[in-house]
Amino acid sequence: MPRRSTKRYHHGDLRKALVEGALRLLETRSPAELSLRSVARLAGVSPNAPYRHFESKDALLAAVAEEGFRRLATVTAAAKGPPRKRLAQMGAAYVRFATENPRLYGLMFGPVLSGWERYEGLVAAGDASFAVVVEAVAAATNTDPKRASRDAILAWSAVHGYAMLAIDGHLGSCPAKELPPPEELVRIIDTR
Amino acid sequence: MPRRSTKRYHHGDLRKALVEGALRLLETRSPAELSLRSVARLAGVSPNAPYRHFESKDALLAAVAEEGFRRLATVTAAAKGPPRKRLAQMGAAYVRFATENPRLYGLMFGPVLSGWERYEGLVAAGDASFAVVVEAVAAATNTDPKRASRDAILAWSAVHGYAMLAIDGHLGSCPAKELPPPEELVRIIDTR
DNA sequence: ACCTGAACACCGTTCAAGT
DNA sequence: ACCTGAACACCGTTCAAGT
Repeated sequence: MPRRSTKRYHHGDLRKALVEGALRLLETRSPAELSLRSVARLAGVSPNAPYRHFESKDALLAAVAEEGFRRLATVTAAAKGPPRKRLAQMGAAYVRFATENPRLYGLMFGPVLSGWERYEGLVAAGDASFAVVVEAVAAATNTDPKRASRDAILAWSAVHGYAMLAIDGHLGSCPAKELPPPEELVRIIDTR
Repeated sequence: MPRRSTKRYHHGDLRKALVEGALRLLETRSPAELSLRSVARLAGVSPNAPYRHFESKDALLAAVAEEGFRRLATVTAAAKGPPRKRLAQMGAAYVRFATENPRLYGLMFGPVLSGWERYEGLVAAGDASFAVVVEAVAAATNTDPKRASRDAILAWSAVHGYAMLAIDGHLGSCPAKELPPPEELVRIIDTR
C-alpha cells in the first residue's frame, strides 16, 4: 500500500510538473532568468532530476514553447464571423495572446531557443498554428492556394511584428490613441 | 617614452575594443553564447576589466545594440528613388540588414536585453532609426503627421515581423520562389 | 525506472591589491 | 586611472550511488 505522504521519492508525473512550472515562472520571470535549476526547485526535486525526462534544458524549453503554440492556435481558431471580419478578429486575438503572455511568446519566437528545428513536436505545433492563419487568409481572399500562402506570410509578418514591437516596449512611447488597432494589420492583404 | 610592446598593461581604448569584439563574436555566435568573459578574453584582458568601462554586461550589450541601430539607420536612409519606390527599397534594405546580421538584429530587438529603456544612448539610436521610416512613409503617402506615424508603425511591424520570421527560420520551409518579396510589405499602407 | 549528492567547467559580479 | 587575481554564488551537465 503506497505511502500518501506529500513528499515521495518518486514524483508521479515530473515531466508535466516541470513544463507547468516553467510556464508559471514565465508569467513573472524573463526567459533569461528561467534556469533549469529553478524549475527543478519549484517542482521540489534535485537539480538534475529533469534529465530523466528531458535530454537538456533546451528540450524542456521546446516542450514549453510547444504548449505555447497549442494555446496560440486555440485562441486564433476561436475567431468567428464572416471571412474578412474573422481574419481581422484573428489578428487582434493573436496580438492579445502575445501581449498577455509576452515572455512565453518571446520564448516561442525569440532567439532563446536556438535549435528549435530539432524538436519535431515543436515544429508540428508551430506549423499547425500557422495553418490556422493560412486557412483564414484563403477564406477571406478566395484566391489560389499559392497566393493565399504568400498572403498569409505577409499577414503573419505584420501581426508578428506588431506583437514583437508591443512586447519589447517599442510602441510604448506612443499614446495608445495614436496606435493603429491590430485589426488594421490585415490591410496588408487588402489590395489586389 | 611609451613602451611599444604589443602587450601593455593599459589597453588604450578598451571600451571600443570590447564593443567591436562583441560585434565580431555576434557574427558567428548566438547572443546566449556571448559571455562577458569571452569578450574580455578576445580583447586580451582579465574577466573583470570590462567593469572599468561598463557597469554590467547589459550595459555592454546596450552599446553593441546602439551601434547596430546606427548601422541600420545608415542602411535604410541610403534608399533612393521617388517616394513610393524609395519606401519599398527601404523595406527591402531593412530586411537585408536583418538577415545579414541575424544575431545582432536579434540582440537589438529580442528579449536578450531586457532593460533597454535604461540606456538612453540606445533609446536615442532606436528612435533615430524609426524616424527614418516615419519620414519615408510620410513622403510616400503625403498625409497628416499623425496618420503618417500610425502608418509607419504598420509598415515597421510588417518589415520587422518578416525579418524576425526569416531570421528564426520560420520561412525556411517555403521554397524561395513562393516567398513574398520584401518590397510587397509596404502594401500594408497602400489602401486608403 | 526514477531520483539524489557530489563534482566539473563555466558564468556575472565584487573586492582587495597591483602598476 | 586602469587593470589583475582570488573569491562568491550561480548555472548546465555528468557520473556514481541510492530507493
